[in-house]
Amino acid sequence: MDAYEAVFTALAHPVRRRILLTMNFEGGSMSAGAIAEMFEHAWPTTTRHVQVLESAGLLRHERQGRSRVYHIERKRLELVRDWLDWFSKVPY
Amino acid sequence: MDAYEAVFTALAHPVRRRILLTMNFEGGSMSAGAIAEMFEHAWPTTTRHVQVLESAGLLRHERQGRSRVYHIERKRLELVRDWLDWFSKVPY
DNA sequence: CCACTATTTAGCGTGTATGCTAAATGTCAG
DNA sequence: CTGACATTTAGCATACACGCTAAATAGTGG
Repeated sequence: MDAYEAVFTALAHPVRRRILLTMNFEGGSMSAGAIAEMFEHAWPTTTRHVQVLESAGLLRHERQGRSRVYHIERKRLELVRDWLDWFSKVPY
Repeated sequence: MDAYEAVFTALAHPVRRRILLTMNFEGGSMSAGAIAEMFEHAWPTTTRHVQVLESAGLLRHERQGRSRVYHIERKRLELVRDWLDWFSKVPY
């Protein structure tokens, strides 16, 4: 699965977009628990969404004591912008 | 289904992204047949991909004789850029 | 070590996406 | 009007995404 594929697939689900937006708004980092609390979903459901984001390179995580802190990878989102740029360049 | 949902879902499939890129490269318009020829898929498969793009507002079509010509809606792609812009604005 | 907290992994059900083939629709050419 | 062309609609199979619950893992505090 190439990078575009992974990133666009990850962004396709509203829950995953909301995770990114909220994390960004919160400064770029949130614990797994804080992320899970945003939703009425069962925790494992959110865990999987987070994993999709992470394997797309849009998040990474770090252990802090007994909790896991996820960090947003803003650079990775640039991939989307790069893709969009093709449509601004007028073809010849 | 809101606009973001529709657009991001439409962009999630590689075939659909390729349709958009190729149409853009070709100047913004292509007949249904020309689009279908890009792929080894059966025509109806491509037809459905095109419909997903159209119902997301990323394409529109027009009849021209016995063929249908699809046009890319570049403006609609700006929605994605708008969404991405949230990540450039540093939160306070 | 035990109990508790934080979170993931495993495994299952269901609905939707995506591929196919066959049939229908619409348009033009003679 | 008829036949051929261009394309879609209908309907079916299969795979995967996404929800759930139950169990496992990892770290902390006493």
